[in-house]
Amino acid sequence: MGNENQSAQPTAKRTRLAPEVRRKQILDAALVEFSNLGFSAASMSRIADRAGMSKANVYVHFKNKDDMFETLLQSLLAHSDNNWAELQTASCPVDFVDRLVDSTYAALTPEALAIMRLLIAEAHRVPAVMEKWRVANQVAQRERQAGINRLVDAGALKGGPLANHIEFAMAPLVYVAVARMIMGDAAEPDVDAMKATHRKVLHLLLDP
Amino acid sequence: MGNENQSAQPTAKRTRLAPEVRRKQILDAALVEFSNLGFSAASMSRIADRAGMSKANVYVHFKNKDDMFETLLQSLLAHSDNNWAELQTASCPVDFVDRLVDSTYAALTPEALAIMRLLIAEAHRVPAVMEKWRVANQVAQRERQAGINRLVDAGALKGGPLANHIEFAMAPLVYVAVARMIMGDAAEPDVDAMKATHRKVLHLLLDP
Amino acid sequence: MGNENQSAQPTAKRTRLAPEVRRKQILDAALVEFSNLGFSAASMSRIADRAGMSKANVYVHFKNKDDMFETLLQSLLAHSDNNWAELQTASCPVDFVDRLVDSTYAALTPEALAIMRLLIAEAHRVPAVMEKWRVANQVAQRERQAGINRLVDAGALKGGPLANHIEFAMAPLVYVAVARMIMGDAAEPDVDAMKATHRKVLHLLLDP
Amino acid sequence: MGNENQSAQPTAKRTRLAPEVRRKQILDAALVEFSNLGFSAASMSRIADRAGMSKANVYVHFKNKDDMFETLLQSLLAHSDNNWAELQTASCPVDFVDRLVDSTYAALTPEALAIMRLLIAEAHRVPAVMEKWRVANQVAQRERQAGINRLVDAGALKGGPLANHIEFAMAPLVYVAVARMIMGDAAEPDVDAMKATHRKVLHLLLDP
DNA sequence: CATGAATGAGTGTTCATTCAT
DNA sequence: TATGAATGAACACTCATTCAT
Repeated sequence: MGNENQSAQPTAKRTRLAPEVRRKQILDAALVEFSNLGFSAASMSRIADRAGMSKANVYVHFKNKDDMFETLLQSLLAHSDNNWAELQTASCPVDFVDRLVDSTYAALTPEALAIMRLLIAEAHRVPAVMEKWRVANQVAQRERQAGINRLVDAGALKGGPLANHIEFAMAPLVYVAVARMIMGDAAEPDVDAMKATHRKVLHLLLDP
Repeated sequence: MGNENQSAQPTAKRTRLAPEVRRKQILDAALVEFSNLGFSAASMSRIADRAGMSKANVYVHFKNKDDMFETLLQSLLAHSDNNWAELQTASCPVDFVDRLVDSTYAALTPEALAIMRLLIAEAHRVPAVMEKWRVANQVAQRERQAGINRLVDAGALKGGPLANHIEFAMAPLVYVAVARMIMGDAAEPDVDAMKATHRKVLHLLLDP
Repeated sequence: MGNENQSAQPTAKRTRLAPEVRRKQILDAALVEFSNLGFSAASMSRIADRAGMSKANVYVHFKNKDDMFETLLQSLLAHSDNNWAELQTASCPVDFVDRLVDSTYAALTPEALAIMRLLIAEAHRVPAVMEKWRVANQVAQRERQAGINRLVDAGALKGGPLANHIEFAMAPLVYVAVARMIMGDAAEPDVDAMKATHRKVLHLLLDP
Repeated sequence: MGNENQSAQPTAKRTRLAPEVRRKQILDAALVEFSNLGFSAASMSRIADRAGMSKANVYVHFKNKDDMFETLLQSLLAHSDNNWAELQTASCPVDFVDRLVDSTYAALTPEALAIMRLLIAEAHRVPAVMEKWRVANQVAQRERQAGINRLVDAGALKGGPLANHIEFAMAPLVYVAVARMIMGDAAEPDVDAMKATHRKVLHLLLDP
């Protein structure tokens, strides 16, 4: 829609752009291709086509397919407290659980799921990236936990095993994500039931 | 000629076997190949080699790569109350939660994880298989839930949202599985913590 | 002429032939391609075309370009007491030198030169082949030397440094070969002069 | 971007130099590349890298790869009474043969051999250059021959077919060069034998 | 049932070269 | 003069699949 790529105008040959622009174009195309098809089935030709440039130019900006994939995952994971399992512990004390549940389940968009799928399928290709992400995640988790602890101390939440391990309290999100990845729309009834129970259990164990 | 095939048996050419035997050989080989490499990176040649027969003979028994993959997943999922999320609700009343936790976490072997990964990555290729499996799973879940209900009625377990939705109660298993798929061995500390909290919460909410 | 390769009949698809036949066809094509262009500039596609088969089929019969090249050189050198520096010490005692000179210079055909050039340019790619050939050549040289020694003992040739080292006596052949490789037809006057002097010197030092 | 260039100087961008300097830099790099890899396998990118400038700048100074190669050979052959078969007929009368033999065999350095190999493999690409060189060589040969003739007239050397055709007398050098090109170090025993016989024969036929 | 031979369509990657600045 | 960005054409090689036996 907004982008005029594909095969519209056969004119305008050899448009010269800044490397960051080209890299962005390529990574955008790569995201679509990789998350649709996985690493192996993705094709450098198709990525170049989608990015609206010659295959050879792709190789000017990325050393090879692996390099491109690594860069892509790197950048996806860098901007993703939101994309995957965003347990953003917002401020307000009342309705905390409801807001938590709603926002986290809303984050499971098709795009986020596609990226999670890619991660699961191909993480082994980019161990360095994953390790970096793991460490970053650990830090984020600690911060989230600290936020929860503060709420507990303030009497806004009840203490207990769930409050002590907020990552565990949100684990059903992963179940739901995987259910959708595997079952698609057919998972929705299951997902709704899960979400309802999740809300109920969190209220039960966290509401003061 | 130029390529060396068959590493194992240099003798025994053109052994004629029953179709079911051959199909079994092929599917065994296919399981290894697909779960190691995913659908696209898997190679029919390598599968044939591993199965100890010619590529052409593979095509006598399976129409094509997709057909083979579908058949494989079909058969994997048919024998898999065990393979994936086996929440076998054994009989004994005492220590129920401990047994449940230990047996389900023990089921997350590397092989089971490889198959789960395959499922997540490639389920979209075989929607018919997945639908069938979903229905079968629904039945199995109802049975498990009925088992739990009976235990609750018998006073062996406490009622409540978790007992009413045992699938939800086991959702953290999926989190653990995914963590291992993505992080490999680096996930173990997280996994241990998860398992411990899981046990604690189940005791808290299910022990009478 | 005799072979109907190239692009004559678009019919007759999938002709199935014995592997030795195909390998022969490929090596014939490869000889032309490699000796015309050298290893790097030679193209597998063109070799396949010239051999009248698909590129993929070439790879059924040879593992890769290097394998093909090695096989080609191997087979060329195996049948080449004639091709390169054939110092066949024929039987007759009279006119020995004249026959020797004429036959060896006649062996420097354009084809033989093309192969020599290939050898010089690309020998480093196939050290194993070259070592094998070196050993075989050593044996052949000893036999030739023994033949000469017998002639000397029989009084048919005069002894001396040349008779003791017949390889050296024929070294000017290599000069002539290289001159032709570098200068082409323009080398002919030089070649004629060389040949004449060569004959003169051999008569001078070998005739009894 | 994706590719790392320039291993040496990370600084000093866009240094502007006189054309002759740049051409020299390029030809130096080209000599290494071409004599290591031959014409086809040589890469303009690598030459540019080695010359410490951009690929595009190479094309400012040379029309294309062929042009560059032609220029390179031109310049190599221009300064090469030394490089290839330098039969420098030094002045002193005594030990003439020994000096001749030693100096000419010493000239067969690995570098000289690499250039000879290049010449043999790729001479056909630059017929004009070769023709020019041939003519120049003819002149040089005549001069060498005249020098020999003077020595003969002075009684410092014996007359005869070898003295009349000094080019022929040095032909075994080419044999030795080719042997080394093909066999590498394994040629050394052969080379030593050749050199010894060569010396012996020259003494025999030239010493007065 | 079983196979070796064969292929068209594709893969990722590199090349010599040109354009815009 | 000098360069980074860009490209069409080619590269060696592999793939899933089919045919002839």
